[in-house]
Amino acid sequence: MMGVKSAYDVLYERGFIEQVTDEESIKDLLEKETVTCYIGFDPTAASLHIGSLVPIMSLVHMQRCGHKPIALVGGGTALIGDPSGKTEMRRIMTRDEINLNASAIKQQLSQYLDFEDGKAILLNNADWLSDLNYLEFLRDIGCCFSVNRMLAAESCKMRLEKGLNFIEFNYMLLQSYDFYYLCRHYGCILQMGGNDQWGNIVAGIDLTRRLEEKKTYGMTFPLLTTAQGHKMGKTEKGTVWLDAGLTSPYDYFQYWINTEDPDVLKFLALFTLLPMEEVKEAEKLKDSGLNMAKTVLAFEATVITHGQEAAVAAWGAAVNTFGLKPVPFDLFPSSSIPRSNTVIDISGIPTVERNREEFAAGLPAFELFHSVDLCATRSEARRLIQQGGAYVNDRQVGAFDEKIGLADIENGEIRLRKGKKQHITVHVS
RNA sequence: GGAGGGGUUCCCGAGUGGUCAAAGGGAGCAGACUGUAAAUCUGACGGCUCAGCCUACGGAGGUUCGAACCCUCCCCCCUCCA
Repeated sequence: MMGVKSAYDVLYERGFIEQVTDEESIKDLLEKETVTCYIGFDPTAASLHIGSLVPIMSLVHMQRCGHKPIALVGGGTALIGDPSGKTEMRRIMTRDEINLNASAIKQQLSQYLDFEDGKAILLNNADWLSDLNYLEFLRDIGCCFSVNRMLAAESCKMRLEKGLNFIEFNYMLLQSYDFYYLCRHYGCILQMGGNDQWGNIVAGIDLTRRLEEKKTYGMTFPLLTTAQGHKMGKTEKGTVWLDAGLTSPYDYFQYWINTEDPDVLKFLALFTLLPMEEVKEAEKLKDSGLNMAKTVLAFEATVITHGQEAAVAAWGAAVNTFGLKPVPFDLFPSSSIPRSNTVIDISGIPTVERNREEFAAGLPAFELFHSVDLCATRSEARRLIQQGGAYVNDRQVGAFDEKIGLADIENGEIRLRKGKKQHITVHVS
């Protein structure tokens, strides 16, 4: 029996930690005290996406280890826009847009964190930033910042080449102020974030020390890219959102199961809650055997975001269309993935509803593929069919205008496929 | 405010009066090979009522038989100077 792991150990062994400001002290604190920590989330969209999952999971681990996470929705800072790590300024958003997004994101975060009884806190920095008085802010806060140092910051450099305007340049002060505010009012002493936030975090620590004479800490996470060098959470279809309405659980599952080989272990550690001992076991898998680890990764990740039921449905759909091998009981024993393929729920396959009349006269295949959203345009559908990538009930479509009619309906449905991976079932009633 | 440089299809980036839906690369799509991986190779890659037509080269006008390319005005970005 090994000793109880501290939050630091957990985060460290799972690959969350890129940099920390004072390793020894942080380790110590996380072992001995209940630490209040915070991470900011930008409400620049109505949903968070996979890119925010590392921070979210870090808070989950903090909470599981008995610490108190603050999830801060940046309703105020989003009005400004963080220049860190970006090559150009982003669109200035309206207050209404941001408020709308902020409340959606609040909702979403409760999926991962337990906000009951103050075990975690959800805040919006618009609540205190909106009321700041410019002159006072400049005098009290602005004086603590050295422009020389800000310009030297790595996060600034990229923008210095392309241009950086004053509004964005101010972002660091606001984020620093957040940290100070949270420290003062909520006893928050640790700020975490992606590694591109290092500059902002360190600035916040400095500010808090000056204003509160309190020592605070910072921790950053690696900025993940896939082994291919792609940003996490971006695919052909665009961003992989955490919202089921934006990215279906099935697509979410598919995103994870398509993980590249070299990323599997890393992702299991970061994006599932499986014990590390089990994750390490997966090292022994190789070649196609890795696919089982990918299945478990996809399943567990989907459970965390969409719940067990949706995960089972997505898994069932995958089993049905790709013939997954069952995962043996001794592999990832902690996983709740179904271990047998005998009873599968295939409700996870994306479907669309259609009326029988539409098929009475026969519908040209390219129109069907387009109307069902498998192809963005009719031209694309023609191209797809002409290149032999379109299938109706597993039969390759020969001509782009081949008529799909009543004869193609099997058990009340028509199965459409684009290439190898994209399936849609048309329910005809 | 002054001087200069620039805005091209999803992105980067060539083109500088017709043969330009616009080179090249990347991304994404399909095919082959595979393990729903990677790498590699092949093909297509603005839209449509698809051998034709329509829309596109920051915006609005103009010159011309004809403009992404020339002229005018406007907008935006960058650099240097103030």
